[in-house]
Amino acid sequence: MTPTDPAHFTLKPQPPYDFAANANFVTHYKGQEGADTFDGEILTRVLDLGTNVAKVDITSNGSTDDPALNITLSGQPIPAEIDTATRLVDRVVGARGNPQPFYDLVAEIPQLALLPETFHGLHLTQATSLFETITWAVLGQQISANVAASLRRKITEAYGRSGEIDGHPYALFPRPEDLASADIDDLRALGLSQRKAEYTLGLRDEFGSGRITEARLAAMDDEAVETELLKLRGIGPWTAHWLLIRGLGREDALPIGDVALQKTLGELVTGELFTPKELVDYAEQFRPYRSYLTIYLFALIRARRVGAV
DNA sequence: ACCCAGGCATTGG
DNA sequence: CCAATGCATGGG
Repeated sequence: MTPTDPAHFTLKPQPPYDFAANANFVTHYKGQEGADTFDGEILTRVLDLGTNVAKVDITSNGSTDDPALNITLSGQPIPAEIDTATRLVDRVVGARGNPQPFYDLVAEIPQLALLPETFHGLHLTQATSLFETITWAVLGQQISANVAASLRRKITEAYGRSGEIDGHPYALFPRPEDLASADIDDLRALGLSQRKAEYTLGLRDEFGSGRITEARLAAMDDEAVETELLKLRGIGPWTAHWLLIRGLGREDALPIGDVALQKTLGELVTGELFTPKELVDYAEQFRPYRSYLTIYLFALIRARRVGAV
């Protein structure tokens, strides 16, 4: 291997954009979640570039109204992979999109004013892999976020690739092929239920065989994507909508049936837990930007969980 | 010892 | 067609 030769570049997100708001969201206000770590200044993450992996360090070099990000890539990316890295970083930090139309809708609703105030400049940050996002969502169904994180950590340790770049240890969530040898009992031994083990292996086969690809889903409208995903065992409305937001960056999805959203939005608006129907009905006024409502509520939930708000 | 968590498929009326 | 039920584990 040649000595590490970092590549540097700049990224200009769409304003209004606040780097810390986005970095805190992806790390759940804990400084670390999954592959991402954020120390308050540098967001660090290891990316799967296809042939190689590379570490990326991201810092802010701008303001909310004129945002700029400094990107430093290290590891052994070949030139052709720099483009891939750029595209992935763009997704991870939520460079595209614009929350302003959502702010304009919220401006009419005093009970929700704290959302744009507290998280001003938060965008729709995307995961780098659809398989990871959908598997993570299945693991997280019904159970608390902490339990889901624990399951995710175990499956990463057991099956993901790991290593070190510039002294920085990393562990990547497994790709479908990394799970090739896994069977139901292996996954149950990690703490998954029988059902979740079955769903996970089913998704491994669907994504691993190429029957489902990001390119195919990306070409469909929201409704077609949902229809396609609902055919998969283990995928219901909640998971399909979460994948629309986190996996595909769509702006108008709402994870129906999410008890945390029902509780948090209900408490803000009426002081009481919303039913699933009340959540859906109330969210109507935010079309076609319901993903922002979802994300800003999750930001509040995550920040409150660690006492940051 | 409970009960609930950022759901879902299956079953029984 | 709607309501009820089991699921795994970690934190209240």
